[in-house]
Formats: sequence, structure tokens, C-alpha cells
Amino acid sequence: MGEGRRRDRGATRAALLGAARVRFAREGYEAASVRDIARDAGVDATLIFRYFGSKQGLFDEVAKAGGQEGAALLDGPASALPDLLLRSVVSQEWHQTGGEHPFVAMLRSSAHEPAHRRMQEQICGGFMKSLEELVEGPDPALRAELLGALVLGISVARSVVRSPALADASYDQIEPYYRRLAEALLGPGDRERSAQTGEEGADVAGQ
Amino acid sequence: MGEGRRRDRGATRAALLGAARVRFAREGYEAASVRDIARDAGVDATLIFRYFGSKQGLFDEVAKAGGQEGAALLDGPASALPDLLLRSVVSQEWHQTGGEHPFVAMLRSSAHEPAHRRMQEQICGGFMKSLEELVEGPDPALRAELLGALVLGISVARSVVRSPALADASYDQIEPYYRRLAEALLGPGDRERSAQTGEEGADVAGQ
Amino acid sequence: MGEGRRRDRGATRAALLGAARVRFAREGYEAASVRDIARDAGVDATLIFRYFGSKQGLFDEVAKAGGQEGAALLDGPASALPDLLLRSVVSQEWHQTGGEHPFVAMLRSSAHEPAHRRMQEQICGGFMKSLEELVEGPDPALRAELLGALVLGISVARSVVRSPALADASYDQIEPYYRRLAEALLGPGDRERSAQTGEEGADVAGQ
Amino acid sequence: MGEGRRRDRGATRAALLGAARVRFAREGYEAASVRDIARDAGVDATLIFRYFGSKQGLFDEVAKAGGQEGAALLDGPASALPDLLLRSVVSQEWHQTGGEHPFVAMLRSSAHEPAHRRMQEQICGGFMKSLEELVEGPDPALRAELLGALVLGISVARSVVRSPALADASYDQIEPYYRRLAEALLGPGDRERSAQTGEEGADVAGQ
DNA sequence: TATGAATGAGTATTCATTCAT
DNA sequence: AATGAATGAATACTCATTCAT
Repeated sequence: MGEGRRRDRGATRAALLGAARVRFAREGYEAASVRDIARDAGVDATLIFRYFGSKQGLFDEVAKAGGQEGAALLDGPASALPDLLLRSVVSQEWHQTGGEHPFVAMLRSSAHEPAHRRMQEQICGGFMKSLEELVEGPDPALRAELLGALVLGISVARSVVRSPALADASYDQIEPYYRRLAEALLGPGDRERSAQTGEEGADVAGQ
Repeated sequence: MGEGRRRDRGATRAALLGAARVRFAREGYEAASVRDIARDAGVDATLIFRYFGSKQGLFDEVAKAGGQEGAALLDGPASALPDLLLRSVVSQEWHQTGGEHPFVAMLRSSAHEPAHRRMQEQICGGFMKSLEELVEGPDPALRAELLGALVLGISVARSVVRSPALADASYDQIEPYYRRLAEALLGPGDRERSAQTGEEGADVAGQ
Repeated sequence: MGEGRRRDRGATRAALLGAARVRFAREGYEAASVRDIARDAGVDATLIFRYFGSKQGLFDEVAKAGGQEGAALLDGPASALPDLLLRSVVSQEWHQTGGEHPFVAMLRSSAHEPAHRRMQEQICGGFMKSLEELVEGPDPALRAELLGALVLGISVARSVVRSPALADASYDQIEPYYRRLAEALLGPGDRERSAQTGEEGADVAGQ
Repeated sequence: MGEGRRRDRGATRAALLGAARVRFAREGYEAASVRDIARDAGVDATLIFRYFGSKQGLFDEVAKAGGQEGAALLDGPASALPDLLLRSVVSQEWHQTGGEHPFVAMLRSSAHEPAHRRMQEQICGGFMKSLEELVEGPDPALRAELLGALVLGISVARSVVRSPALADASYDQIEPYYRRLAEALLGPGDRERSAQTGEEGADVAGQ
């Protein structure tokens, strides 16, 4: 069975896409070399050019697939999005991207301008904008983006910084805190509460 | 001041360090080339090897300096740290690092393992740990790291993702929301409030 | 006429030969790629190897065909050859060779040794030798080759150098001058004229 | 002495230029590889990029030098030009360009567009235009260019086609025929003239 | 001390060609 | 009979680094 599969356009393409996804996620666009990707996929490097035209073409294909997965998060009702984002970020199962969350994968390639553009479009035009619809009260964009930033930050803290507690925490451990933050950001201005505690100074944890 | 000696050793070193800081911040460790750095500094590239041994040695020196600046944030009372972090992240004036916040600069090089290690040490062993002291109640590490993640996320959202509202927001615009989140994370468990609203389901922004 | 056989062998061969002729003429042997040729012909590149064995084999076939066309010039009486050569060189209609005169096409490939040999054989053993028969007087080979060189030069000047006046000139414009030169080269030693003016040093073909 | 010369910018540059001149002349721009050139020069290929920026940069330098040599032909009085051209073309000593006359060298690279432009400028704007001044009578441009074409053709016939008689002929053998052709092309085209004014001459062969 | 020439392994990409189906 | 997957050597070019002067 292994032998016969050798000359199979689909399988080779898929192997290259899979290897590329991992390499680009772990090393970023520039640092990932077509040779390494091909070696990981077990095929000749020139097939990358045959099937994808160029390294950039391969990257585009990888990014497109990632974008579609990301877009799937937006399919459900907007109210479910914050929780979906957390689940996505916390899921351990990003073996398709070499253990990296897609956000981190995108970040890793952000020095490459085309990759940067894609990332901006997908993040800003994607969940950042969808979150905005959930906000009640003033500054909807800013508050939505702060929640988005939190998700991004959790993602980065877990898989890049690997801060110990957050990296090891489960969804169930993180969720209560995350929910409170999401509520605080998205909910109405919380007048009563800020009225109650508003008098204290700049010290955040002061009292 | 004679013709023959245009720069003393210290000035050359400093010029190289400055140029390297900007390049590493903007392009990441791998993509920044010693020649570009040397050209920016106006000196011959081999001086990098003379003074710092290798590209890695130069990077280490840059990172050490950055780490010291970061450590300065920890000098004051712990209670001031959350606000200091926000001010740091929101400040526009990172011309020393080519306009990038040091976190982003570190992230950019995080594919390079030695750089990654340094980053982990500085972030996890730095403000993440310091924030822990501020937490009242259970899960201190996790809650501290969630606040750290938020700061990281804001930083990334502003200068990498460039999400529009957050990127343009001033400290004064962000601070109220940030403060509320910091309070929610660091403060005691908020029993009363969760008691009030605890019955609602998982939907965060639902009703 | 069935679906399964879109092209018979002959048509495919012919299409490849035609496309190759144009590409080799325009770009030269080395620069013309088998893939481009196959794409122009609308067939798979491997058919080149199937039908012609190699790129070189394809080139040989093209050159052979070109040689036969060239040889056709030699069919008529030798005395007609000079005029035929000019007509051939000046004719605008070399669409079979992508607008290039066959001489220029050969020249373009002359860096490739097998192509070079073919070109030598066809030119030297072809019209250069035939012209020799026309020469009256001494140095028949040299004088024939000078006329051949003129034809070659006109060809090159028109389609490679594209010198303005010559490139735009019609057969009728060029012919009078060309005829005078051909006469001067091929004709007998020009006795009367050299007799008249023969004593002065400036004499051209004189003694 | 041999050892000490090793690290010498000027010598390395010169060696590269020399090797490049030969390779470009013999094989044309595209077919000549930077590695071959470097090997011929006995230096590392990367020095080509150090000193000339790119293969194109190296070619430009070579072409510039060739152009200056060509332009030197135009320094003397116009009346001397036809003879100078013949001498140049017939000289055996083109070892600097690997035995190829500069015209042929240019022709070899004419598939490469920048090289083609240079060639056009140098040939059309060079001796073709200068020859025009010598023409008496109608069609000065056309007649000048026909003489230019003859020179080009002799050059091509000698070093590309290698037609036997012309390739082996000396200046002294060719000159009488060439002079008659030059006269016929440049002079006031007619019979009476040779009778009437035979002794003064159009100064074609410069007594 | 420090300038800059040299190097060799690396990059993405294209080539003619072969082999399996 | 013929499609197209695979290959390996070649291309121009950049890299960090070393060595000679």
C-alpha cells in the first residue's frame, strides 16, 4: 500500500501542505525553507513549485486553509463567539500546525508583508469585527478589540511565552476568569458598580 | 579627535547595539542581517564579530539591555505594576526599538531558540511573577498570567495586528477598561457579584 | 474524430516542430525551454522526448527542415542566387520562424556547439559555396564569401541590430545598391575601370 | 609574488572582468554562468556580487569597457572610419574577448533585452551614424547602414560562421575588395563619376 | 587595531529528463 | 499510447563568519 501511493498528486500536495503548515507555524514564513518542508513531506522540493508555483503560493494555500478554519468560528451565533475563541485557543490539539495555535502561526510570519496583510484581514475583519456586535454601551470597537487582544494574549502566553500556569491550565480552569473579563468588556457600562468603587485612585489593586 | 580614530570603541559598540536593537525588533533575529545592522551603524560588519563574537552575542547584549529596562518596571511598588505595564505598552515612543514595543520585539525573534529562552525568562520570571504577588484569592499564578496575557495581547494587537480601534486608542481611552479588567483579575473572588449574576448560563454576552 | 484521440501523431509532431522553430529562432537553443515549446504547441512536454528523443533531437529536426528551405534557394540557376538571397533576407514574412530570418535564427543558437556545426555546414556548404561559381576572376572563394557576409550582415542589421534605415527599407530601395555591390564582387576584375584609374593609389581592386 | 597577490581588490575585479568578457562573448549573457566566470577568474563566485552587485552589473561593466573601445574608433577623422572598421574586424587579436570580435560578442547576448539595448545604442548611434556623414548623394542613412551591415557580416562570417576563405583571409587580402565596396556605397553613385573624378576619390581609403 | 577580501553553506527557483501508471 | 509525477543538477544570489594585511 505504501509503495503504490507514491505517485499520487493529491497525496503529495496534501503532504506538502501539512508539512508547510507546521513549518510556517513554528518558524515563520522566511525562516521556513522549501527544502525543509519538502524533506518533512518526504518529497522532492521541486514539487512545491510544480504544485504551488512558489513558496509564496504554498504559503497562500496554507493560509487560505487556516482562514477557512478561522472563519468557521464565526458561523454560530455571535453570542457564542467569546467562548468559542477561548475553546479554540485553549485546545491542545493543534498538531496540524505543529502545536501552535493559528494566531501564533500567523504572528510568526508577520514580518513577511503578504502574510501580514492576510493576518490583519483575517483577525481584524474576522472575529474582532464580529465581537463588536456583542458590545453594549460606548466604545464598541475598542472594547471588542480588547477582548480580542486578550484572546491573542492568551494564545501567545501559552504557546510562545509558555508562562507556566496559563500554559498548563485547562479550559475549565481558565473559563471562569475569562468569562468575567468578557462580561466586563462586553456588558453595559456597569454604572452601579463603577459608582460604588469609582472613588479609588489609579492603583488598580490598591484596596 | 584626530582624523585616524573616528570613533572610540565605546561609541562604535553603542552604535552597533542601537542599530541591532532596531533591526532585531523590526525583523526578528533570523531576518536581521549583520550587514544591515553594521550599515545602519555606519561601521564595518566585522566589528560585530570583534566586539560581540557572533550575531548571537550581539543579540544577547541587546536582549540584556532590554531586559534591564524591563526590570526597571519592577522597581516600584507591586501595586503600581499593572498601570505601569499599560503605560509602557501604550506609549508611542519606542524609537529605540524601531517603534516596536519590547514584547513585540521579543516575539519577533521567538522562533530562534536562544532568543526564545531569554524571552521566557524575562517575561515569566519578570512581570508575570511580580503580578502574582498582587493577586488576592485563589489561582494567583493563573490570574496574574491572564493579566500578563492581556498586556501582551494589547501589545500585539496594537503593533502587529494593528487592529484599528486599539491601535489608535490613547492611554486615557484604554485605561478605564483595562483597570476594570485588572481589578476583576487581581481582586478577591468577587463573591457578591458572582452571587448576583451567577445563575446565568455559559453564554457570556448572551441576554 | 473520436474524443479519445485529439491529435494524431503527425499533427502533434508538426505542432511541436512549429512551436520549436519559433522559440529557437527567437530565443536561441539554450534559452528556449522544452516546456515553453510544448505549451505553445498545446501538448505535454514529454512528447518531445517521445517523438524526438531529446531537446537536441527536436532542434535537429527543426534545423533539418530549415536547411531544406535554405537549400531550395539553390535550385535555380546560380546567376539568380544573389537576388534570391536579398529577396529572402528582405522578405518580411518569416512568421514560421517568429519573424526572424533563418540566418538570425541560426545565429541565435550559435553558442550551442551542435547548432553551430549545423549552421556552418548549411551556410558554408550552401549558398557560400554556390556563390563561388558565379565569381569571375581571382579569389573566387573570398569574393563569394564577402557577398555572403553582406547578406548575413543585412540580415543581422535588420532584425538584430535594427538599424533604422535598413530595417525599414524595402527590397526596391535596397536592391540597386545591393546589385552594384554584388556586381563589384562577382564581376571580372573591372579591367576598364581599373585601367582608367588604375595608376592612383586609391584604386580599390586594381592590381 | 603569486601568493601575495591573492587578496587584491583590483586584481580580483580585473580577473573577473576579463573572464566575464570572454564568457559573455563566447556564450552570450544568459548562457554564461557566474560560477563559470568565477572559476575562470580563479576566485569565488560570491565576489561577483560583492564587486558588481549582480550578474547584470558585471555585464554592464564589461559592456561599458567594450563600448569605450568601440567609441575610440570614432575619434579620428570620419574618412578613416571605413578602413578602421575593417582593420578592427579583421584583427586576430581579440583574445580579450575570447577571440570574438566585440560585434559578435554583442550579438551573442542580444536575446537579453538590456544587452540588446546597449548594442543598438552602440552600433546605431556609433559607427552607423558616423558613416552617414561620409555618404555623398541620396539615401545616406541606408547606404551607410549597408556598409555597416557589411562590416557586421564580415565579422559574423569570420568568427561565427567561420566561412573558410574569409576566416583565414588577412587584412591585405580583404582590403582591396572591401575598399571597392565602400567606394561604391559611399561615393556619389555613378559611372560618370568614376571617369570624371577618379583621381580625387571619396577618400574612402584615405590616401 | 581594524579594514575588507574571501569563503562555503545556505536561499528560492528552473531546467531537461525519466519513470510509473 | 500517452499523461503527469518525480528527480537531480543547475541557476543567480545572500548569509554569517574567518583570515590576511
